[in-house]
Amino acid sequence: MADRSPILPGTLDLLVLKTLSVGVLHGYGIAQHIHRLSREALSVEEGSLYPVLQRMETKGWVTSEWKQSPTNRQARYYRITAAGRRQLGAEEANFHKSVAATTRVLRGAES
Amino acid sequence: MADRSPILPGTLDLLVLKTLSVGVLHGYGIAQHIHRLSREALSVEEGSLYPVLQRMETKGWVTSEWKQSPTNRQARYYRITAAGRRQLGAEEANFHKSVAATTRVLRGAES
DNA sequence: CGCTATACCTAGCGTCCATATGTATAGCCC
DNA sequence: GGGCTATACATATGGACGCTAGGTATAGCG
Repeated sequence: MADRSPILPGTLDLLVLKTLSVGVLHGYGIAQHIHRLSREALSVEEGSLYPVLQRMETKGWVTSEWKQSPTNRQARYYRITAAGRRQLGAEEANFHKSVAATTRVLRGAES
Repeated sequence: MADRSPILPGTLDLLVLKTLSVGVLHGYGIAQHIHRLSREALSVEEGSLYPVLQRMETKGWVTSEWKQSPTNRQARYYRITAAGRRQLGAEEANFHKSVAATTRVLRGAES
């Protein structure tokens, strides 16, 4: 039953950091951004997103601040840090490298 | 160690099935094939490989048979089944779709 | 006043892969 | 014949990760 395609395991940090590299957003907005940019292919579940945002704050990759949202509700806005940008760069490079390697196997280079 | 880059989580089944779609191989040979085709970028650990082969046999995606290897040792050779090929097709399509979606987010289509 | 969309949070669970370890044999070199 | 490496299989343990399922709360709308 696993064939609804959620995000690729291991790429959630990457997607979130990339989203925050564009601007300051709250959690709900991050999920929407990823959903929209992926043309509805990727859905970030809230039960995955909020814990990951907390982990990233603990690691110093993002900072957060409560603010009023455009819809007049309190929301926690996240901002990426310098360390977060370094992490983003490393994860992005690694992702492309791993995808390329996997693709080589799938193409069956030899034969 | 020089190429310390694990496989993308969730792609191990896919890599193994793809490898077996080319021919009958034993576990050790599967790991070597993936390592070589990926140009040493991907290393399949034995502690990951053997359990996954057992799981795939339980699911009916592969069958196995003890045989003599070219080096005169007993080895368990794996053969992909029709169900395994269907699974391979589904996982391969899903992988490409997910990578494309993730790449769209990373390219940051909007500003 | 109920409904929907927005917004955040946590507990619990299953899946997945790596680490570490153990077993065993073939072939080679000295 | 003793040691070494490569080949070959197996499991136990543990951590990381993301999803399911639930809960809380408010703004805006009809």
